[in-house]
Amino acid sequence: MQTTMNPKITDAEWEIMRVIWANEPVTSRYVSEVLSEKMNWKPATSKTLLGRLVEKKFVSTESEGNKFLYSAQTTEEESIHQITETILSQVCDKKVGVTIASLLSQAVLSKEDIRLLEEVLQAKKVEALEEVPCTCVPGQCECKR
Amino acid sequence: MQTTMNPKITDAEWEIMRVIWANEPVTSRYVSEVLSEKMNWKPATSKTLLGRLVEKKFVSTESEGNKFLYSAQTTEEESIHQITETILSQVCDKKVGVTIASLLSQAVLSKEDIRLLEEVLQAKKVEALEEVPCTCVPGQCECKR
DNA sequence: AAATATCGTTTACAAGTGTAAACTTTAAAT
DNA sequence: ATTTAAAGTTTACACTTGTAAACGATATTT
Repeated sequence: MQTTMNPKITDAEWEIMRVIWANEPVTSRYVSEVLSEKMNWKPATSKTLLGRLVEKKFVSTESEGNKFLYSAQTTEEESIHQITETILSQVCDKKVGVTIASLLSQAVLSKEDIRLLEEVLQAKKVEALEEVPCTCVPGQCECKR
Repeated sequence: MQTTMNPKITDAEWEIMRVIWANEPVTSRYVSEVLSEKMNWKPATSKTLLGRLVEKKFVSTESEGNKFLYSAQTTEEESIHQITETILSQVCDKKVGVTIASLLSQAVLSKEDIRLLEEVLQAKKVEALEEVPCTCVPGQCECKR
């Protein structure tokens, strides 16, 4: 809306970012090749998206001679954190637990993943509350009733 | 794009859905009141959004005399499932574990939540793989290298 | 040097979103 | 019965997103 809005990585842009994250720094040609395969995008599409990502400052360029090399200005972790944060902000704080539980059940995990998760969970235990307070506006969850 | 595209609940629409889920069935007036508070929306905005949700079949109406009562056609759980699924599809399968771990660390949880999570995790253990196979297109993750 | 391929930039354009005013019909208040 | 208020519907409008062609500047090939 305003001038000072923090932009988001859109779905299509996310496809581009993944190629960058995995191969940084990359040429537009490489990005283009990977995604013409997966997404059936014409080179022009990858170019547009790359351009937008540069505008949004999620990607930077360094000119290598006459061409460009593209690099990410955010890590994949940070970006994933962004989206997960968005999700968590969309449900009542009280429901965050079950939400993660549902996410968990739908995931395919390795033994190593489980180990990691158990560890994190163990750490969480220390700071676990008796009850998570609801911070919803009245009318947007069942808590206040 | 086409006629047979499954629509998504947008951010603004999500605000509406939460009010519906929490108070089903509701009048547009009630929705409007809740969100004029939280979002500073004019009644017209809530009306438009409600209309779009009905179009998209996420909300149904039953006329109560002359006015309408709005009800959800999807549960909150299903809808949350949708978004989480989207997230998981945006990272390499191998990274789903760490992604959830990160989500977990950023959450505020209750002891009861932890208990539930531990339980789910325990169940997951049974079907845990030695290694999660990567299904990414070459070029979109670091696995193939 | 001329022809051609390539890269980045500009322009395009329909559909989706956020936000809301205007209008129409119907109900409630006087 | 009129006036007024409220609910739903239509129209609006700028910005974003997905998808790409057209164009201009280089670089590469012949």
